Amino acid sequence: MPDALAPTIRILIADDHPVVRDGLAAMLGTQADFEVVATAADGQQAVRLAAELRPDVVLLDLEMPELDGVEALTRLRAASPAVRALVFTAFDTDERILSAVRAGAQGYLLKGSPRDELFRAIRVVSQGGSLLQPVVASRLMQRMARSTEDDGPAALTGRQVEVLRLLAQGRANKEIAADLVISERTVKFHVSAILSKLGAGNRTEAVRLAVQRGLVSM
Amino acid sequence: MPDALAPTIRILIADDHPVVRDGLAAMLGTQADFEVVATAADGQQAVRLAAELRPDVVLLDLEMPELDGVEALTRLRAASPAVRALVFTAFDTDERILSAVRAGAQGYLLKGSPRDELFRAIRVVSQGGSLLQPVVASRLMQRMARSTEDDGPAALTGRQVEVLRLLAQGRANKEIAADLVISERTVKFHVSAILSKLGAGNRTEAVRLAVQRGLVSM
DNA sequence: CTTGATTTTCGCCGGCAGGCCTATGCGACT
DNA sequence: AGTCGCATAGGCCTGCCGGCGAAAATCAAG
Repeated sequence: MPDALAPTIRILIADDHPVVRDGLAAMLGTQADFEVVATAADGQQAVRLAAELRPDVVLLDLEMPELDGVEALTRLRAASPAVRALVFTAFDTDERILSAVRAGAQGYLLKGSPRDELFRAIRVVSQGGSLLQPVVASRLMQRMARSTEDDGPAALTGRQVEVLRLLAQGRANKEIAADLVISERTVKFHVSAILSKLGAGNRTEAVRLAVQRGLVSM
Repeated sequence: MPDALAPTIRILIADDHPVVRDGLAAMLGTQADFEVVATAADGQQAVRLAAELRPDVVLLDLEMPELDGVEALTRLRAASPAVRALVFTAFDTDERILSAVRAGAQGYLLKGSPRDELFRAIRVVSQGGSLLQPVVASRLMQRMARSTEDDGPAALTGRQVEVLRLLAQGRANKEIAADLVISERTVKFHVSAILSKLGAGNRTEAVRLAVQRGLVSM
């Protein structure tokens, strides 16, 4: 590849696994037009290094210590708008993909993607394009299709999310009421609303759906 | 290192992520006494290649398609007893560690371990030693301490695990009864046993605990 | 200030969940 | 043969869950 057209793509790698960092560095090193300028082990490092080195593309894992991937992505793009982000993660829940794209990711690749796909994605993204894996794209489509406008079906209110979290802990209505300092009857109301919005038949199913959709974690 | 004492350690890598495979290969390639003889993308390949190539050490991820890591490990050690297995995974739930060790793993390392630790582990394991990460070891200790003899507190029977899986789906007793073709009353019996063994106060908490301990997944 | 959405609360009530006691086949181990 | 663990199942009973209808308080927007 001629230098004039492709003056090497400068890449920053952010992943908390040393193996993945080194693996990506080694893998990307085989491509003449790629140059790994730095690696970060957590979100804070990633944001700092991106602002400092101004890479063309940031390869970003979503699961990172210190600073969550989505949060890191938000700050990174705020501080360095020119930098293009390619999320590279093992997770494929709807909500995670959606939040990553909302936070300004140009691409979303799953770990486990073949070499070539990764290389292609980096080149596409560096040139200003955006790329989602077929699997990822279809999930996103489903999501979009389900929402007429913007919020979607699972637009839980703040209070409902609070209740949902305690629900996921396996707490009883009475306990939740005590925790939130509200009446048990109110808790029941919120639980009903949650069941309805998530399309669940009971609290346990609601927790399952919520976890699957990335609304809460365990 | 003298050849007589260390005639290169022959290594087989099994991981479904291309990045991790290449990363490990590249990383291990920097060490003079290591030789990566092959890489496998799933459990079946791993078992086959191990039997064929007789490596000294198998680096094994637990999350793999086609054949689960633990299952692969069991078959691998049955077919090739001389091969020593080093589990290298992102998961750190008690049950997974325990089942891996039970299946015959000589070592258990978490992805995210620094280079040197991985190198050291491979050398130790290849020489017949066994090695657990401090984090992993302490978890295992807790587990052992909790069990007077061998089975532990959460020794669920086969039927109970079946019920637990459906429980985790959010199914009602009546539905579970229909699924398993038994009476609702019997389902209640199993659920009670599960609650008691897991130390849960209700089914939702049981699911949470089960997921946390790696007994079931979502 | 009025309108409308959200959050909070109440009572009533049918149904499911889960504890307790008991009992019967079945296979494994002694 | 006896024993032990497991799966199955019944009845009884308390309490929690979740749906239905109604309404007051809060707050952002018109």
